[in-house]
Amino acid sequence: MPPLHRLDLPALEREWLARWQQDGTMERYLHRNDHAEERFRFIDGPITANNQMGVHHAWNRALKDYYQRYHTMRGQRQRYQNGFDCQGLWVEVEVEKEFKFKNKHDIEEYGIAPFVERCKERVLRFAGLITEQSKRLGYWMNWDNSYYTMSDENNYTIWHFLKTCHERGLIYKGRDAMPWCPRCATGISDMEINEGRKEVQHTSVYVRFPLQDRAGEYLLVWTTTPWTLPANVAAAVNPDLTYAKVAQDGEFYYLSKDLVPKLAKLRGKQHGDFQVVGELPGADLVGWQYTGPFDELPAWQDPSRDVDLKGTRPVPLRDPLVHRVVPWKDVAATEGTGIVHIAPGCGREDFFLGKDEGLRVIAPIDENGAYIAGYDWLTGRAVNEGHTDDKGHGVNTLARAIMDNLKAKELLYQTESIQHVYPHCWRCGTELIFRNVEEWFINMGPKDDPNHQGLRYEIMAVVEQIRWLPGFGLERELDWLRNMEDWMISKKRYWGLALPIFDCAQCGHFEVIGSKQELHDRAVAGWEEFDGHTPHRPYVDAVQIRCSQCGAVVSRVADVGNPWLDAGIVPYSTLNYLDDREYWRAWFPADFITESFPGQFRNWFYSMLVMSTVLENRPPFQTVLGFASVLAFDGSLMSKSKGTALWFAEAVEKLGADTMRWLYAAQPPEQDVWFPQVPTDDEMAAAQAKGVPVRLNDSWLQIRSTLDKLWNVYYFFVTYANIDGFDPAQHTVPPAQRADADRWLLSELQETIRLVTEGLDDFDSVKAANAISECVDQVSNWYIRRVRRRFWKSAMDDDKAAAYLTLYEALVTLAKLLAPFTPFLAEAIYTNLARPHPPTPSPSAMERGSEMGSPLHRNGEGLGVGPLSPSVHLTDWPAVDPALVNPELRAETRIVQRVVNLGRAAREKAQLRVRQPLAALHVRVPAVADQDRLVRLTAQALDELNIKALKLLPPHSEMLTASVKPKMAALGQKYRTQMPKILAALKTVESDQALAFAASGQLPLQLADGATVMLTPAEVEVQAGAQEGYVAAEDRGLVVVLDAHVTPELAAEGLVRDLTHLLNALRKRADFAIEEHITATVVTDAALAEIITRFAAEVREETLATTLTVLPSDDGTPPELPAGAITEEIAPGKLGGHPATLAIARAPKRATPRARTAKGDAPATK
RNA sequence: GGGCCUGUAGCUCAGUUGGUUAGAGCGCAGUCCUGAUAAGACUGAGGUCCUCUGUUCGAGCCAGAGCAGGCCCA
Repeated sequence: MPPLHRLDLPALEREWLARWQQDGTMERYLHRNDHAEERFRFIDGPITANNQMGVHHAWNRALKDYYQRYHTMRGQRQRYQNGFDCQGLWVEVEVEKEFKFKNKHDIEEYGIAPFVERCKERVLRFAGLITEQSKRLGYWMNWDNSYYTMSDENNYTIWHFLKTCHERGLIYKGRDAMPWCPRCATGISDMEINEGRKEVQHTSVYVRFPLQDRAGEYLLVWTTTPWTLPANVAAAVNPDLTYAKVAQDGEFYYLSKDLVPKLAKLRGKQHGDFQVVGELPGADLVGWQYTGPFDELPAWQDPSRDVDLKGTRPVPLRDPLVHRVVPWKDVAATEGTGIVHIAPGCGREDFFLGKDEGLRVIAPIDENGAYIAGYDWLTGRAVNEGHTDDKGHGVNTLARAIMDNLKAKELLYQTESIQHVYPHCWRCGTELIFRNVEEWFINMGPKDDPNHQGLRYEIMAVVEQIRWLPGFGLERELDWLRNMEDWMISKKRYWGLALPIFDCAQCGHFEVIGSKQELHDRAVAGWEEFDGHTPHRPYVDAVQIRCSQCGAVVSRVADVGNPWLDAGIVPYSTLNYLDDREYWRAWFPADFITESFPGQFRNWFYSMLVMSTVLENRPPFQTVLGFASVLAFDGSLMSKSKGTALWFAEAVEKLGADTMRWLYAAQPPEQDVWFPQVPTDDEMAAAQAKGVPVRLNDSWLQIRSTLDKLWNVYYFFVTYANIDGFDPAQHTVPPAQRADADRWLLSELQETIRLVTEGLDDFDSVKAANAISECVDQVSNWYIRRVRRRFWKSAMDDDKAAAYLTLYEALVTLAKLLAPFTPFLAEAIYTNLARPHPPTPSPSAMERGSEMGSPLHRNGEGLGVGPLSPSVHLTDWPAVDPALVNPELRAETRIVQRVVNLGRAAREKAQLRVRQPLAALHVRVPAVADQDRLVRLTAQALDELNIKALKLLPPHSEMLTASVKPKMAALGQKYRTQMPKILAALKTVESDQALAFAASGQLPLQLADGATVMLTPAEVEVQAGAQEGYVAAEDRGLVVVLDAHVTPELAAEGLVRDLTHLLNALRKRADFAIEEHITATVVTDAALAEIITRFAAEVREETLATTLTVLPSDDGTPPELPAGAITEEIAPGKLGGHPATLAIARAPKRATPRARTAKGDAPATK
């Protein structure tokens, strides 16, 4: 049975995407506030236009959309500009994959110009796809005005920034040790490294370094990368560890004391017994000198071949030809020998240590991983030289050669095979090495500067002016800024910002060009070749300028820029900083940005902060909302390479965009979100074959429950409004004349508006979403339960109209509050209820059940819902109407709800189903105010519980016991150490003593030690409980006691209600329309037949039966039933042990649609 | 190795300035309610509040030590 009433979001969304397209709603939305005074300044962090969207992108974009939509409804002017990040290695890598390029050589063979073109094409292709997918998400932006970081203005604004940096002397050429793939001849970024780690087996070596001036004594050193030994310049020890001097074979070794036991295994056959002959702190070793393992190589003998460290923080080299022991606190006592071989040209940590210690930097390897000149027999050999042996094991012949060489020199102590996780190139699988390469940097200034001078501290001052959400973001960014190294802005690649740096090879002077015009003015060659092209390689490379110092002709450095320059400049470039300063001033800084936290502290947030500090010394944004990561349904990381990533396109058609948007709205942004499992393709196909929306799993149902409940409420409203032909414009009932329940709901609605508004003002979508959920829950589970009978009655009097109007106003308001979060659902509900001239829904939509069967036609102004609009997204944000706020009614309803809950609990204990009417409910209410409240709304509680009378219990009722309950905070404050005795004594207080205390306000208490204390109501409270033997339930002093006695008359009424329920259930199963009339027949025993006959009028009314025939049949064999009737045999257990068979059939149509009596709510008394 | 954070029910998490017998949602079991409901209500089972030591009349909360995990940095 395809239920029209089941919410099918994907279908509904497709319908609305088409409609919005047709009537240009988004365009109107984008321009509705064009002339508004107030602005909401949002800057979009550019999405990488390199792939289709994943579900994690939907979180990002949904958050952006919530707040922009909200501020639009608040009437604020916005730019709605989306951004695409276009330049960088990630694009190159994908293009390389497409063309099956293996390395840079392949690219250069193909040609840089066409390669760059392919990169641009790829970016545009995916920008287009992302645009379409974003629209599918319901993300409303000015899609024709997206910015691209590869644009001229973006690149030239970065030039301006770099020139400004240079004018402050911040740009320098330096060196960095970076992971390097010798096969691809390229550096590997940290992020890429994480993708390529795997466990491998290597041969590690233990080498002995002969100490100078200590004949026969050696440092024992361990390394897993023998190829770095020719670049050794130092050995590091931990000054805080204890080292041992070990005697063996007439010689002495130094190593960490903790690692001495390892020698037993390591000595092998080559070495004899050993013994520890002395201990000394690591600090004592520092400064010792030793003979290096490859001192004979020309490279070691000639320091002029060393890496030029010009530009780095200068630390004078000490004794360039000497190897020495240096202190390093990071040396661990758990691995190797506790003495670490240091080669600053071959490792990152080594490099930093070398900088601090003023060590030589010997970089022995070229970009293909082979030794450069000066390494004698090693020159030209690659560090990964080797082959695979018969058993399939990799054999590194270079490592073997080095070991043989060391052995010959009697420096090799031992080798050891180790299994460890080692970085590999994620593209080609080659083991990575560390290379020292020349790069360009922005100087961030010293760390730990006591005077807080330098760019680093300027940025930190800017950061503190920003509101970080969640709060830990501020500390995290500051932490990064305190510890960051200088910013490396260059990369030796092709597709990216052309760094406008001209480095004179002749005199060493370099210049930074700040604009296209300046480049034009300075150009001495190559302008014609460049003119007409974007500032990208290779064309911009052709332009040459004259060195202002020596007059030589200089080319641009070949490097491209770090891609975070591209994104970081956006608050300037996209706001026309260079061309239209007025415009920039109007839109800068951003009020709000939001991006995923992981990474952005040192990426986008960081680059914006650096650039804005240098250019204007101002925060580029005032509030930043960070959010965490999207994990798979089981909490594991979603990974593209493992195939566990979930594409947006697939998820959105299975779940609906609004489902995802609601998930993210209610998700605390600082916590990772577990994205539940989406239906499989098979499930989708099966559902489609049956013509029903696919069944989502429980996790999704839970997430979606608010939307489903709202939809059901909406469906309820529309169903009856259509039966009644209800038109909200035709009725006016002032709130004061409406029933309590109506006025209560209107008050709840105001509270909801207040909370949602506060939440969105505060960038707290969770608070907003929770307030909406709470309200929907109250409408669905309280309001409608309370008032449904008013919709059932036949006459359209003021009472019925008031219920309609109240529910109508609630739905329209909720639709507006939901509009920023679930734009599709909100639009569907709003337009059907409130749009002045709704278009007819397309037949396909009606078939799929995405749309209500008959839209409500409305004309004129809405009542209590503001001016009507063709789209909820063009309406104004609802405002709280103080006249409708009613805290007293709220409190009244709350106490009723508490009593109802207790009444249900008591019924559960007594096994008395709710359909069984009971005579009385006795209630003890602790607070007098609450008692009055309950009395006023007694009818609601009784109706809900199906009980005929509510009786208030006096404190001394025989149904109650009184007990005393200590107020710990007050008592403890006063009596301290006497507390255990007092608590013990309080437990012995009897009910009548408690009642006496309640009357007198004084509780004398005899303690175990004979002392007496006098306790007061401030220290002890009296609480009522139920006397044993009564069916009762209690909660914080509120007690309800059921009169559980079921008289024959009550039992009969209960049976009648059961029968009514069964008949109605049968109607529903038989698919009878709600307003359809039936003829009913009941076959049952004589006893039940008598009862039904007695209550026949009521049964007929409740089941819309024009006739009710009761046929007694004691033997259970039914007499002849009406032909064509739908019959059902009822298990006796369901009707108090009476056997029965029911039969219903459609009755001829009558004029009145529905004729039930309204019970429950009394009319308004005020 | 440094910094930050987290250990509470099967799962995900709340838990106010220290206050009796530690809660919610989901899941599980049972009962009920329902002609809007893929909804809802009630009851129940389920706990060494990571461990130890201390402070206190009283510790999930405070202090110290340890264990385990996460994130960031190196």
